[in-house]
Parts: sequence; structure tokens; C-alpha cells
Amino acid sequence: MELIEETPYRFRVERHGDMRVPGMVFASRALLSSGEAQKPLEQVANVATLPGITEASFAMPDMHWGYGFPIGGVAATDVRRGGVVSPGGVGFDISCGVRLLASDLGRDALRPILEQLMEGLNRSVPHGAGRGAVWKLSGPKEMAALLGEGSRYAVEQGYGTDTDLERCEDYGAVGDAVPEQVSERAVQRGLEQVGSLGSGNHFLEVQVVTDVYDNEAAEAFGLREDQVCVMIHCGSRGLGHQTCTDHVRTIEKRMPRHGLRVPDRQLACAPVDSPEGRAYLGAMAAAANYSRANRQLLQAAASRTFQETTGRSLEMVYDISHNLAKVETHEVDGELRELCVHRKGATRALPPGHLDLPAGLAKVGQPVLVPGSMGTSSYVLTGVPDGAAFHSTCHGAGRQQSRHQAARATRANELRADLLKQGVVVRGASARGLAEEAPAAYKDVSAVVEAAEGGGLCRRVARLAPVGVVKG
DNA sequence: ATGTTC
Repeated sequence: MELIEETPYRFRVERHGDMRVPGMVFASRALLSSGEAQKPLEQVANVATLPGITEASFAMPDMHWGYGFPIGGVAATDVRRGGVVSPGGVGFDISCGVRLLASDLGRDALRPILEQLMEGLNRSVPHGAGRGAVWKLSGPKEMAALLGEGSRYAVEQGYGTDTDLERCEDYGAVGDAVPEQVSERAVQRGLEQVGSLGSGNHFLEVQVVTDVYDNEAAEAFGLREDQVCVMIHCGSRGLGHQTCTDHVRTIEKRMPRHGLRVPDRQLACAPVDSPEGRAYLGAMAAAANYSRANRQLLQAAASRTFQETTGRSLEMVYDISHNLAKVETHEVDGELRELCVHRKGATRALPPGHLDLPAGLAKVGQPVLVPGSMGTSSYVLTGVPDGAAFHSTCHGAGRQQSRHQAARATRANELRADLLKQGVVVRGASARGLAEEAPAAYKDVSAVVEAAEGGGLCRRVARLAPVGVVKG
């Protein structure tokens, strides 16, 4: 695949074959040579063939290979011009995302109680594959309420405050959720997993703010140097996974009926304005709300332990998803259009002044939370005026080794010792899980963020370094 | 990511 360098941080894939629009890759030469670039670039080109795709098939600097779409892919389809929705453009972990909490504790005060805090968090925050969660739902009826209301439902039940909801994307719940579109099997899988981290790259980290790049934005977000924070990264567990599986199956079956053909069956799609398309979006919104409630409950569990151990409270900074499709209005060619924006391993980055922002953030823009790999930095970014890719940016470091490669190349015990030497306490991780998540398996998150900023997608606000990790 | 191959 030939890449044309338009700027040091933006590369173009010319239209070829059935591509309806070009590919636009935000990256650097160095990032493009880290890991396998050819396979995700082919996926960028494949996505460009989707009916109704507008402007370009975009990839963020943390791009890597995924199911159908690349992870780090952004694609917007025009709803009124035959635009499609594709579950592969959201991914299996629907509304997987990050919640950041901040305390008024400094790093020195934490040091003597860090071990005790990590022990407590390891006990109070359910993690790992399979069972164990903060809640066990009474049944499908309670599940329907949660799928409709997301974090709001958790807050109604006493797990948080209205102030928390103000700092959640969509004020804690995606609208137009259709709980009936979540299958019985998905509901069954989800009943005993609300309030659990899961496994893989999901984690809870205790972090310290090491750098502030933008004082005004950091202050609006409630962040300042040397502050102890807690970051939670998790998703919609088995319920989201099952929901994706179910709807991919239906949508794939109905494609001939709509006369739709795609270069890769993992790009199965349906017109947004079709029964299958609407059914998927309703189910996706419901699964997204499960993910939002999940993070609200984990916040409550972590806050309680943090309060007991340190005597301080944790305040909400923001909660943002990086796997979601949204129908949004954007100006294209001087005309307002209704677009279905798929962000898969990509984060919305609302600019200052956007109407969807709460009053406290209107002046500076929306916080973008970018978790790094284990033992490295995480970043807080914000949106910029005229942000490219429909106001989207990166979501993390991005894999450069497959799970299998990483597991083979890493000795878990050595990694654990190395992290401890760096001052990072790790709890809960299985040997296999730890090895798969080795920092060497990921791109350099600082290089990713530099490319995202250089490409005009966002700007940096703060950097955080981990001191403790709870993993599945 | 995921009851890591319905």
C-alpha cells in the first residue's frame, strides 16, 4: 500500500479499486515502521469502500489490525445518502472506555500507604476473566433499566452523584437504547458482571500527574501537578461481546437484500436507515450503557477503598468511550449533514465551545483520556477547533506485537520485578495476562500523542505516570 | 476484547 506524505504527521492512501474516498492516516514515519503497518492499511482501504462514507477513511496514530476495521479507525457515513453502520466499526467491546478520578493527595503522602492501597483496591475492584462483580442483578427487568440508563441508573441506586454524571460523555447514558435488541443470552452473560474490570488491556491504575502542558484546561478538568489520580479502563464485558456477535450475524445475512457487498466479510454492514441498522444501533446503545454503569460502579468501589486508606475523596475528571458509533451532525462541503461516525479505538474530542459540553468545560473543550501501556504514561488531551476526522483522536498506545508474540517474548516474573524497580506496584495480573500486556508489546504512547497533536487532532493537557496497577 | 474455538 503506497502512502503519500502530506505533512510529517499525515499520510494519504490514494483511491484505488472500489475505494469511494481516500484513506487518511495520522501517524509519523517512526510509528508507521513500528509493528505491522501493511495489514491495518489494507483495512483502511477496505473501509473506504463502504456505502455513504464521507471525506476519508481515517486512521489514528495508534492504528493496528482489528476485526474488519483497524483499531484506531474512524469512518463517517452519510445517513441520508445510503450510509451504512457496521458493527466491526465499533468492535466487540462496545463503549470500552476510560474514567479518570482525581484526589487532592500528593505523591509523597501516598508513598508510605501505597502497598496498603493497592492491596485494598485489589480486593475491592473485581477483575479477571469470568465471574465476580460489584453487582449481581436481580434479573432481566433490572437489566433493562440499566441498559436504558447507564451510569444514571447506578447513580439513582446510590453509587455516585449527579456531579459525576456531568463529567460523563452523554451525561452518563447514550440515548435511543433499545434493551429489547440485546439478546437473552447477552443479558444472561451480563447479569453477574456489572462492576468488573475484565481482563486483557483493562486495568485500574493509581497514577500521579507528572506534567501539565495547559494550565487553564488542566484547572477546568480538576488536574494539577503531583496529584494522585485513579484511572479505570474497562468495557461491556460478555454482554457487549455477545451483542456484537448477534448483530454481525443478522446483518451479514441481510446484506444481499440491500444489495451490499464488502471486500471483507468482517465489514458486514446495513444501511443506518434499515431495520437491521436501527436494531444494531439500539442494541449498541444499550450495551454502551452497560459499559457506562460498569465504570460508575467501579468508581464507587475504588473511591470507597481510597477514602478508607488515604482519608481523601476521589473526584470525577471525565468518562469517555473509545469504541462507539454515533449519529452526529457535521458540516461537509458547506452543508450540515447527519453522519454515523464510527470510532473504533478512537476517541471523540469535542473542541472548546461545543454545545454538547457541560458549562464547566465549554471554554476549554472535552477531556480525552488516553491510557498508555502498563508501566508507561497516560495522557489527558482536549479537542481543538476544526479538529480533523470529525473531532476524533487516538485512544491509547496501540499494539505493535500480537498477544501471542508478546506472551512468547516476555517473562512475567522479570517484568513484574522491572516494574517494581520503576516504582510501579502490580496486583492481580495472571502471568499470561501480564506478559501479553508488556510495554514492549505497545507503541510509544508519547510518540502517538505527539503525532495526534501534530496532525491537528487534539492538544495535550497533562501526563500521568503509574505507581500502582490492578489487572485481570 | 471475549464463558480466549457454537
